[in-house]
Amino acid sequence: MKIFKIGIVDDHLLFAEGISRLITPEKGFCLSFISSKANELSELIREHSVDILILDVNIPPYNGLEQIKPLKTAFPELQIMILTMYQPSDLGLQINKFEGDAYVLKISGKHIFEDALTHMKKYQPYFDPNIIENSNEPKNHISADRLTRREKEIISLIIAGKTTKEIAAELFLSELTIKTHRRNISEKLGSKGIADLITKTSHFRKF
Amino acid sequence: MKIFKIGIVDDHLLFAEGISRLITPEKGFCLSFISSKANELSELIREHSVDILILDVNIPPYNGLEQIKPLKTAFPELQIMILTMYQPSDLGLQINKFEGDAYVLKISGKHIFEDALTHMKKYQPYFDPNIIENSNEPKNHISADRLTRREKEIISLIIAGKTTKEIAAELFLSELTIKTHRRNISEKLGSKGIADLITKTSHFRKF
DNA sequence: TAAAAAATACTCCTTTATGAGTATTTTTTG
DNA sequence: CAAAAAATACTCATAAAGGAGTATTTTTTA
Repeated sequence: MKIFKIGIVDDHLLFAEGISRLITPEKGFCLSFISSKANELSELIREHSVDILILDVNIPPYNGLEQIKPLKTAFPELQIMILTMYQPSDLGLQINKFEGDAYVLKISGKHIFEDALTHMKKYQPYFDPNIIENSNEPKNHISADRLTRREKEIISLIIAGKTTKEIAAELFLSELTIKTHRRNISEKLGSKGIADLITKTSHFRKF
Repeated sequence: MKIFKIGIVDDHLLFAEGISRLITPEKGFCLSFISSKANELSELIREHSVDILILDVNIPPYNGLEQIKPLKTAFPELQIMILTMYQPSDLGLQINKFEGDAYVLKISGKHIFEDALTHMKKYQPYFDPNIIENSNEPKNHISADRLTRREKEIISLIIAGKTTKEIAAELFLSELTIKTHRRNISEKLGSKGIADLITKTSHFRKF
């Protein structure tokens, strides 16, 4: 029986070390590495010839979701589990556009985590039953899809407590441009006000 | 040798289940219970005659730090470890005013977690070496101390995305009163703007 | 119970954010 | 390379938040 080698990347090291204890050799899994940083991730995967990568989404300096595609390209055999405290909708993610292989919430119990691994062993995708698919009806002409690079950059500055004026100065843009970006961001996320926007996007911190 | 019974309370069930595997009988600990809710916590502690309680700080519907004192009163022998992703300063906590027995960060590794437990077994307080004590100089005439009940209530509403007007309506108060509270909150936390306020207080969500 | 802290409410004024509409240029991608 | 998406920038207008000062009542607590 093939043993699936697992790598865990999570900035909460204690969490990573904790769930690593849920990985049991009896079921055909083994732990290859734990990392609390997303730097040099490709090297780690190559070195350990990892089969399954468990990835948090808010690991500085990158956003986990954005790493799925390049990692999949570099390692076509690699399966990726997103393990996060955020609902997909919080991340502006429609699960039908999810590029990973499993999506698990940290509020879920170990049975769900184990289910996810079992599915991955069979190369089947897995979605946490606790995921709330809020029927975010795409009401706008603007695609309710993922945010653009620039938009995410601006979100991170808003979250950092910067005002429109400060952001404009920092990016050498007109305040009016930033206003437009803010409006587009709010429309895409369906947020009303800074507070709402932040709770929906706090994972973009520390870009 | 006395076996220390440990209870874990964390809304991230998977985290709780993970670290529970780091609790080793060989070192004189055993797991009594895991709960992802803070309701009826006293009952759980009594039933399981818990010696050490591991508590996250953002467990709905209460804030963990506020539960320390009443729990200590009800169970004088109980030792409490705060295990959180937040720096004490993020919580408006000066560690010299900390009422628990250990404070551990989730970014730390299992060795620190185990160190903390070892200290607790000897009834010694323990503080995570990764805690950053930022010399938050209390610059205001308003005590830079912890926030009042009302202030926290209002923060949770601000974070929920409610406007001053909505908060006033909900609490049957004048908008002007809410404005004053907002100002006092910002002064105490030294925050400039909603965004900054939220990043400093996001743990008050879901009161 | 007297002093301190908290909660309440007001004024006046400034800055910032939101909402809707439009339009041009640049970049990405099929 | 042409179409689509993204990034840029503008107007006009309203709503909300921030900043400083003051003051009364209620509740805690030393």
